[in-house]
Amino acid sequence: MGHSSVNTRLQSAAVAEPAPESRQERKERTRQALLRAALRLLEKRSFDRLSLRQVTKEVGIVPGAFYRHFRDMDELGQALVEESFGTLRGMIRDARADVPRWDDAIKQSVATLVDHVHAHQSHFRFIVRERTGGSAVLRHAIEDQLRLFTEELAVDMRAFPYIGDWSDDDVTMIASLVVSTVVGTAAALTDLPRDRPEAEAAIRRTTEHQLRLIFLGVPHWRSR
Amino acid sequence: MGHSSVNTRLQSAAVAEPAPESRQERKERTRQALLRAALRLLEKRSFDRLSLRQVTKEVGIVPGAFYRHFRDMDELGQALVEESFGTLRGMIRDARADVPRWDDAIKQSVATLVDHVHAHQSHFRFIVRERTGGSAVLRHAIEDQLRLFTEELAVDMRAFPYIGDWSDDDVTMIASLVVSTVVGTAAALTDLPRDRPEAEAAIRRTTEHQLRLIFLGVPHWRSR
DNA sequence: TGTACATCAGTGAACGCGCGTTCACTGATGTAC
DNA sequence: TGTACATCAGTGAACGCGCGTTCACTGATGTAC
Repeated sequence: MGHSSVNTRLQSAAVAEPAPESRQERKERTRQALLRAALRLLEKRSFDRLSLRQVTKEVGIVPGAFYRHFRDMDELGQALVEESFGTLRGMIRDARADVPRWDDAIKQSVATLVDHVHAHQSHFRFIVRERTGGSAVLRHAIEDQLRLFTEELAVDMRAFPYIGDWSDDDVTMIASLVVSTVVGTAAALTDLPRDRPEAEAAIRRTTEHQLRLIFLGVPHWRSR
Repeated sequence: MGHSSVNTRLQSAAVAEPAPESRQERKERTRQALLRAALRLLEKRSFDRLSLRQVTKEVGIVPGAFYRHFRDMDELGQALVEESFGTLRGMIRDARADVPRWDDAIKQSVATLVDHVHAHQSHFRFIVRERTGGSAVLRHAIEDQLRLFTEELAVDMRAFPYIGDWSDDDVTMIASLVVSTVVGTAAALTDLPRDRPEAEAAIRRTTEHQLRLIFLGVPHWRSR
């Protein structure tokens, strides 16, 4: 008995004309289920220890069916990298949407960061862990995305006081300093025991101060 | 035929009175061989993918013999954490040994860092990778050591101009900013393709600039 | 609208493999007398 | 110094298990006429 026959039975039993899903839509739904299952299991183990069989079992399909959706686990991992950086870019869009005053900009950006890490724990944890993880494919995919991300931040930072006149190298330098600080914060937040608000507040404050210290140096930077 | 009988034969064949190793010394030598083998294999895979059988095979003993030395792989991993942080502390000792002038202190510290990462690639890579790796035991062992290390650096930094007057929290804040910057540098260096001197020089320069920018802010920091 | 055929997501069984762990053993080293 | 016994690092075989991958299959969905 196939999965689809189950679905059909459920559909005919439903009252409210339950959407006549096409084969394509159904396939996409299983693909999404595989990605969700993987992300869920990654809360407990690293990608290295995550097996194809665990993922298919979590979804409720047979191991061989995996190959209808991905060539191997690395391909699934790459899909998760893309998805996770989509989330990260969403965060940047949110952060850009509301930047009112200058001194509070740091506080506000850090708040946005903390909120997003909370709302998308699994994506951030995945990036932080697999950035230095065992799969070279994922490591390099993440490193590439992080480099792109740093460059985008560099472009944004050109608009900041003083920095507009800096050399490209110097702007990239400060952008990557900010990125590595923020990645460190995300790492600390995602490894936090379930709900320790006071530890979280401490991390938030430290990050704010670190960014503030970095930007205090900006007016005094002399590019050589 | 046991390993020790092989050793004995080799010894009696040797000319120069080849050291009458005690049973205890021999055991210690095997333990060290296991650690060396693990570190060597960790250049190619993560600790998560490193199996007890691979390590014993690399050493040339039978899998079961592993248990004469470690309870499980995590215990071997913890020994590697201690060893790796021993290396790190050696680096700090070296760095402290020669700090002549102030402006060059950054350049010189970064040079010491780069040299040590080169000389002890496998230790640094191990720390960087397993800091966010799949084994919670190792992750927390490394996080603890890194926290200790940050506090030691904070004590050192009290001697720096201005910082002497800062609050404990603020000194820890800047120390951890320096540590996370330096960890980022170590990560970049250990993941570098074999011998790319120009990429390495770029990383070195960026790190120097980042630290310089951080310290530029120091005189203007107002603890609140 | 009805029929015959093609497509293909998911099934279920099988495979060989490397894994961690156990256990009775061997034989060199160490110790007591 | 010589002998009898204890220790214990390493052996070798066995175990059950989860793994990735393969393959012929089923039956619902899609398409051509």
